[in-house]
Amino acid sequence: MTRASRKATIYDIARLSGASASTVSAALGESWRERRISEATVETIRSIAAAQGYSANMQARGLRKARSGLVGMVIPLHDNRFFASMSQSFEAFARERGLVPVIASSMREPQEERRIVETLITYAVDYMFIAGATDPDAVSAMCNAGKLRHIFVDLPGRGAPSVVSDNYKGADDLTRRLLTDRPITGAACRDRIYFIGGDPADYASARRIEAFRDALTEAGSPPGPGQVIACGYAPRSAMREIAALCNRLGGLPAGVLVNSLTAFEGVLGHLSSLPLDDLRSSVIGCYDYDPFAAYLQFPVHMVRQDAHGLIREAYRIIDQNATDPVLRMVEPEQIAPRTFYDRAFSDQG
Amino acid sequence: MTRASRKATIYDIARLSGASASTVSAALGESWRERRISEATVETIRSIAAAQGYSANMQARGLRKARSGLVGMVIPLHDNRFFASMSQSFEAFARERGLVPVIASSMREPQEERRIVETLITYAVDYMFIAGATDPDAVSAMCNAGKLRHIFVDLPGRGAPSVVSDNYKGADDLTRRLLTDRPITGAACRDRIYFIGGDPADYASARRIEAFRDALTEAGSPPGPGQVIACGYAPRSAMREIAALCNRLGGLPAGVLVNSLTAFEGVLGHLSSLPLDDLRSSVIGCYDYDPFAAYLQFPVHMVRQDAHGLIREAYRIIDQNATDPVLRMVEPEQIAPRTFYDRAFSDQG
DNA sequence: CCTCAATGCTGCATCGATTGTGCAATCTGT
DNA sequence: ACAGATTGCACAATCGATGCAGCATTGAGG
Repeated sequence: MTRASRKATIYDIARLSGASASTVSAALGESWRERRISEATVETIRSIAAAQGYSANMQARGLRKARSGLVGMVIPLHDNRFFASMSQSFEAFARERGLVPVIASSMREPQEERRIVETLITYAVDYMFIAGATDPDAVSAMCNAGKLRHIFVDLPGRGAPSVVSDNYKGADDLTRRLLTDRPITGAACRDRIYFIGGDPADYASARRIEAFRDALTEAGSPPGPGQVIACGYAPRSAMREIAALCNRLGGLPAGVLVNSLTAFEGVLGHLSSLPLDDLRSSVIGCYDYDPFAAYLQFPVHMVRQDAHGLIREAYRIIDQNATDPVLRMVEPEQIAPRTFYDRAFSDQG
Repeated sequence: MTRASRKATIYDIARLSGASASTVSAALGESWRERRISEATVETIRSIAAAQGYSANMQARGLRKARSGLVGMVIPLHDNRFFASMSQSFEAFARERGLVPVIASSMREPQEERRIVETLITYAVDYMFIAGATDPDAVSAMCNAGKLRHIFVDLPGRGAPSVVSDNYKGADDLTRRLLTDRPITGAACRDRIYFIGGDPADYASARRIEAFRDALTEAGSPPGPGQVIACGYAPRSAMREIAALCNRLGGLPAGVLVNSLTAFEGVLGHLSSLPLDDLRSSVIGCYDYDPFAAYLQFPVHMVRQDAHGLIREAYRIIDQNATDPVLRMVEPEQIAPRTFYDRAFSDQG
């Protein structure tokens, strides 16, 4: 920098190199060839820019080009294995494309969701990934009003392309595995498998509940009232509900399908207070995978969603510049109890 | 929007309201009082703006005001409980202040680290949080060159304020708990406690190793060569190392202190292949907490770092506009085996 | 009636980069 | 040697918001 007070601009470089600002701009960018700037000039300008520690002002560039180089993503929360994996992949693919990822968490609150989308629109984000919206159509409407291209991930939207995990298949397979592991022996409540956790208003949960009901029905024992306990995602409420259930039934049911890792944290909080023998007579499944949850004192059947695959497909769609509301499914993976899943993508920590 | 083609600007609002662009700008912002715009005019302009769905262009505003309203944070990776918690808190505090958080992961690569800092400087980020840099001084230098105020979190930097977890105390307490749980009985290798995982070049790991050595020395059995196995954070390498160790010793050592959750994933991958009785004769500790890891088939002593506290303190320091390289310590918390930690801050999933 | 101050607003330059247009200078072909 | 093409660059407008300086208008005081 010539003056230590401010960052160097193209005008500084222009003055130092004797060229004009437009020549500097072209020389530092990609357009110098088509603007017929000689290679010698480009070299000179670039070396001066490097010496001055020049770096472009993205605000100015963005203002002029009406693009920001930012990609936004809304997720429910960071502190969750599945969404954290999505963030990691989202960022990796963004960088591959020279974009800067901006990830915001809505805490599943519709109000936050709207604020985030509005905010990102004011920053002229080039593209928006919506993973976990309580009201996809409203979000689509806002994005359209702001001329913001967007894509839904992990839940379908009517107004834009969507890439979702095959929740029905995942839950269907998981339920069947639980049934196989411990076939339903009688009609008593204790002999049944319970579904716990999640929010029926949430797309993913709804699909899983649907699959759960269908699988049980097909197995000859359609779920009774109270057999699906969608008590949200908070560990605390899951713990309360499983305790109440055990109390009601006079013990653990034949099986439990827990709908999320956070709910499972709560369920575990209760289960760990029970004698181990009780646990061994029950079969436990959890939608979503955690390497530690795979090695508890009792076996746990898990489902690993392909966060990386979801994001990969989403980027593939936007690379094709598609805007039709297509729906792309990505298969989750069943993980047998006591299985060490070696994470291929992000293996640091 | 008057024309559906573009977003409304202050000029559109000016035209529609009959006022000038500068009046519109003042009316929509905070400065209308000191610029003596009448309340009636403000009301008119605001209602028109609302009707047009106007929202400010942050690129233009940022260009003019030389501020962006963005706060950046570099973390090693998203897909990690500790850093994900930091992200969550970082975002919450940012929003409280009306700032937009931009979180980037470096994958612990110095090169990525630099790229990220440079990129965020070009976006005129107002403040930068550095959590996990391989070379803090280099980052400080870059930030200073770009006139970017910054703060170090989870590792100290010489060039700016720092807020770090008390890794020495955390590891000291953990080591003592392991020693108490299973006092060292002899001088044989099998009777020793091993430290596994992490990178000695990493500040946090170095402090923990230091505490581990000191605690053992004070207990009368200074660690021998090969008793500290800093094999990085990858599950795979930790798995390989623990297997090699067990092979070398002819069985599990008296105790293992694992230096991170990801390393613990790998260790667990091996331990789970051993007979349970072997495990029960050993004592296991892990730096960092995971609710599922707390309920494995064998007891695990854990340490929970206060990610929320770290971020809170960091924001407190920048709120005071401090730039001296002060060092603030935040205490981690010891978690006894089989303990259900009810996360107070982020309880969704 | 005239001065001075307060009120309410407008004009214009500015932030830094991009891009369409224009204009010398050099080169090519005849 | 001269029209026409090509090369290499400069000028100026532009993106949207901000804020300084200034200009009418109204009211108060002498």
